Amino acid sequence: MSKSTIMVVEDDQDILGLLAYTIRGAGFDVVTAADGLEALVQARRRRPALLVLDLMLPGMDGLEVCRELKRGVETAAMPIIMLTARGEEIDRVVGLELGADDYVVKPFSPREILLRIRAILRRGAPSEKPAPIWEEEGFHVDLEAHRVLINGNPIELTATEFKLLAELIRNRGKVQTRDQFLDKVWGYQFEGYARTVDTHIRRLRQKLGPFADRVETVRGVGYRFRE
Amino acid sequence: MSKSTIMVVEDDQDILGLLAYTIRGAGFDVVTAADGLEALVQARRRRPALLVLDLMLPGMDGLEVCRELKRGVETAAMPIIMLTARGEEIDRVVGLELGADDYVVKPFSPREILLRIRAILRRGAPSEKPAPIWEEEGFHVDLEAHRVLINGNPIELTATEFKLLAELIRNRGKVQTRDQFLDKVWGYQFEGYARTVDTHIRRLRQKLGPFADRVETVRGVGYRFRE
DNA sequence: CTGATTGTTACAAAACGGTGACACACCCAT
DNA sequence: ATGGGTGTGTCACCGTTTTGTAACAATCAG
Repeated sequence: MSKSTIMVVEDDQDILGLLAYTIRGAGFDVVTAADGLEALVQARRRRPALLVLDLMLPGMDGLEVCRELKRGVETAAMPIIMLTARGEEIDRVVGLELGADDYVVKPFSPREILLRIRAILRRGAPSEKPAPIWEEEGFHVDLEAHRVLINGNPIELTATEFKLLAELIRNRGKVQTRDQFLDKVWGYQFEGYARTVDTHIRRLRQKLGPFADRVETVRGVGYRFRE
Repeated sequence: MSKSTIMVVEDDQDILGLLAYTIRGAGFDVVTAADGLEALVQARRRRPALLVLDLMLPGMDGLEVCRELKRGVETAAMPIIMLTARGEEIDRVVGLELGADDYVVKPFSPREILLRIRAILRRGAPSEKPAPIWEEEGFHVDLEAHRVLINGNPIELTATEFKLLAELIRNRGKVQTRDQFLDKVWGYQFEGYARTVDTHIRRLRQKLGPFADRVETVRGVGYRFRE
């Protein structure tokens, strides 16, 4: 399992340093930003697994950052922990309305932040959709159970193959490039050749047997799941 | 469809406010209570569609409230989501299983609570409540009685093993990651190695003897209880 | 036909999970 | 207090599976 990246946004250098040190010490990669605009740019580019976001920021404040991120498709699911000072109850609540996953009131202990980060990451991004399943005559995919049935018989997919299939089905009908697959299935920190995807596509097709043709090649572009 | 009423019982004002706001924001009516006795009175009078109940409460604690409600004919079917923090508390909820429909470990994210509320309300018929018991030829698990029988003979499980088995059975069919098990069985404050789960799975399998294969390994992901 | 793109195969390295051993903290009876 | 028994978390080791890559074959488009 590769390291998760946590992004910390805080204008107070002391607190920022403390947070970065603590979180890094717990084995995460840390990216920092000191104001809202930088936070937005970095968050979109680096795709951190989680954001620790101060409410009070120079320029664009935490709420706006939160709102902007929730608006973007790619960043909407990014969990956010808000840092608030006491007495900002209204602000805090509004922040949560905008999709923050949790909040911590200052002054906080580094340990507390870590616990929340871990708790949220463990659960993974709660999916808004109930148990996404692909179901057609003789071909059954259950993402929650992590199971694939073909003509009633379970077939064994490795973790990567399953993630790849899930990604294909989630975007059924749409072509995705190899790089997109690398990003979503392997993670954005993966440094390898794009042709790796080809190999896994092949293995997947092989195991899908009669349904191999659902995974279509779009020459010059990438792959697509046929609806 | 008229708004459902959700009742939130929690003595910490911050958390209560947060919950109330979040749930209200999702389009439910919210009633709150800060201690066990008030909770009982309000629950009987207002008949909420669902109860979010903290385990630790001043005076009468969450379990007692739960027990009382289950006793009353009018309130017995009321779904309850328990909030727990520490490992020992998880013990009590899982062990006694006094009719709570689900439980969430603190710290939780507002989004998570909402998902569970929706999930339970969607189930509608209380008959679809997850059965507290696993029963098959020669293999009998009674979560309430905290007892496991194999071919009629009781087998001795330690507290951790039982909680682990309970968690597996509660989510039978679904894969859960090691981290998720740590969260639900050990509690969020546990700071240890994820492979600890492996060891307990092994001990559990050992004791399950002929039914060891009910606990399936999903390589690269986690574990799953076979239906 | 030809260059580019994709499919196929083989293989070594890495990742993963099972297992036994062990240290430690408890608890309880001595 | 002492000592054995029990439950628990961690570690190191090992066989197996998985995975990324390279090299080669097949296919496609122009």
